[in-house]
Amino acid sequence: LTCAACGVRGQTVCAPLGIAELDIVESFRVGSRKLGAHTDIFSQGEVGSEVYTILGGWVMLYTLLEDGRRQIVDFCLPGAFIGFQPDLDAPSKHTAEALTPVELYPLPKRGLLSMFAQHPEMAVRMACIVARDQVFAYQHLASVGRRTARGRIANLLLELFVRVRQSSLEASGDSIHLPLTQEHLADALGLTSVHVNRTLRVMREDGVLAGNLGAFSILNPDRLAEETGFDADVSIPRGPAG
Amino acid sequence: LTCAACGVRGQTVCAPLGIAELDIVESFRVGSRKLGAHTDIFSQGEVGSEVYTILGGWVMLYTLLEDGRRQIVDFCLPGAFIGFQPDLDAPSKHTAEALTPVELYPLPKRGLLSMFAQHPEMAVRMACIVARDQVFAYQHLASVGRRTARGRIANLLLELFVRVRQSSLEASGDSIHLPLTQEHLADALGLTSVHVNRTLRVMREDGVLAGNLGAFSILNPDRLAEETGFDADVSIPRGPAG
DNA sequence: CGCGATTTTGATCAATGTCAAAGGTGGTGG
DNA sequence: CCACCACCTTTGACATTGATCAAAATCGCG
Repeated sequence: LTCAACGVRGQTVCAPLGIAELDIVESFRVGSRKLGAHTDIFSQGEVGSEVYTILGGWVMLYTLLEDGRRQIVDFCLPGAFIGFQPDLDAPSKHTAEALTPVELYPLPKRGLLSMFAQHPEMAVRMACIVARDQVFAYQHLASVGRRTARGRIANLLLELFVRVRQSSLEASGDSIHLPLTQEHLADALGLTSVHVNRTLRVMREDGVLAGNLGAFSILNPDRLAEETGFDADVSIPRGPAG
Repeated sequence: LTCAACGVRGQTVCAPLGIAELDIVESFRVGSRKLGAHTDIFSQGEVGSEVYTILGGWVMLYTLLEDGRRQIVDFCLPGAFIGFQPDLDAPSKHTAEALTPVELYPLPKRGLLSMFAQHPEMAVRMACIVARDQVFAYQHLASVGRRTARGRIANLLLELFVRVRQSSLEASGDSIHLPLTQEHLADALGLTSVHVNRTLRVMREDGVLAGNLGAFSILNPDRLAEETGFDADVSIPRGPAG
C-alpha cells in the first residue's frame, strides 16, 4: 500500500505534503508492521530507533512507577503519532502497548529529522500534533486532579466517544466499542478497578450509560457532558497552525 | 536589550539560530514587556494574538473547571515558551498568570509562522520544547493519579528544586525560594491546601524539609528522591532533536 | 467442560476533603 | 510608630471518597 492511499494521512505529520511529495516518506519506509494485541511497541527505559504512525488499532501509553503501579497517560487511535520525544536518543519515559491488533507505519528517527529538513512544514505540523496531545494531557491532569470518580469516568468516556466517532467513520448511534477493561479505565483515571466498577454500576442505574466497555452506549450524552463540563474541541486546523 | 545578549536563548526556540540570524526574531519584536505579579498574561476562553518567551519571573498555567475548582497544569520559569497551541486561532484552554513580576518577550503568532517558514530548525526546536513539556505533563499525571499526597509533594518540590537550580545560576546549597503558597501546591497536585499543610508539617517533623515555601530547604534530597522515585532527567539535546 | 481473565459484590479501612476558627505576617494609612 | 487588614498558615473535629482485602459470579474461549 502506498502513502497516497493512506486513510489517516490528513491527521499525521504528512498532512502538509502534496501527493507528489509523499515519496520522501516512502523513501524511509521500513515496511508497515502488524502486531498482535498486548504486545509492546516500545518500552519505558529503552532507547528506540523508530517513531510510528498508527494506521489501525488502539495503543495505550503508560508509565510504571517504582512500586509497580501503572498510570496510563494516553490512548492512541489510528492517525496518532507515537514515539517522538524531546531527546530522540534518550530512553523512553513510557511504554506503548497495543490494545488491539495494530498496524504501524514505522519511521527511523534519523529519517524523521531528514524529512523535517527537507519539508519544514512537517516540523510545524509535528509541533502542532504534540501541542494537541499536550492539551489532552492537561485536560486529563485537571480531570484526575479535580474531578470525582464519576466525573473522571464520564469525561474519559465522552472523550473516547468523540474520538472514535471522528477517527473511524463509525459515526452511527450512541454506541461504541472500547477495547478496554475496567482496569484500563482505572489506571488512566487514577482510580481502582473496583471503584470504577461500582461507579459504572451507579451510572447505569442512573440511566446515563448502558452495556459494557466491549460495546456500551452513552444513553444520554448531553446530560453526561453537562455534568462533567466536557470540552470536545481540541483540533488542529487544516493549514498547519494557521 | 538585544537578542544576542539574551540570557535564556539557549533554552528557547531561538537556540538553533546563529547570532547573525537573530535579526529575524528582532524584526517581530513587540518590545519586551514587564508585568506585575498576579496579572494574567492570557486567559482561558480568549483568543490571544501573541506567544511569549519568559525572560524573567515565574508563571503558572491553570485551568478553571465549571465549578470553580482550579488545576494548575504547569509552572513556567525563565526560558519557557508559553501560548503556543495546536490551533493558534482557537481560544486558549488555560490561563497564564504571573506568580512574580515577570518580563516577557512577546511574539505575534503570525511572526511565529513566518519565522518557522524561514528557519525550519526553529519549528523542529518548537516541537522538541512542546514534547518536553508534554513529558512533564505525563509525569505530573502519573504523580497525581498514582502517588500519595506526600509523594506528590516530594516529587513536585524536587522537580522545582532542580529546575530552579538549572535555570538560574542559583546553584548553591539545598535551599531555594518558591513564589508559591500552599494553595498553589494543592491546586497543582490535586489536593487541598489544608492537607498540603498537614503533610508539610509531617515532612518537616521527619526531617526531610525545613522552612516555608518562601525560603525552604530540602534537608535530605537523596532520601526524598528515593522515597518518591523522582526522575530529574527531562532535557532537550543541543543539536535540536538529535 | 474447564480455565484464566474480567466483572461484581461485600465488609472494612485509610487517606483526604470539608467546615470552622485561631494564629501569623507583611503592608498601608493614619 | 502603631493599628488594621488582607492573605496565609496552622489546627481541630468530623465527613466522605475511594482503597483494600477477599470471595463469588460471569464471560470468552480452547
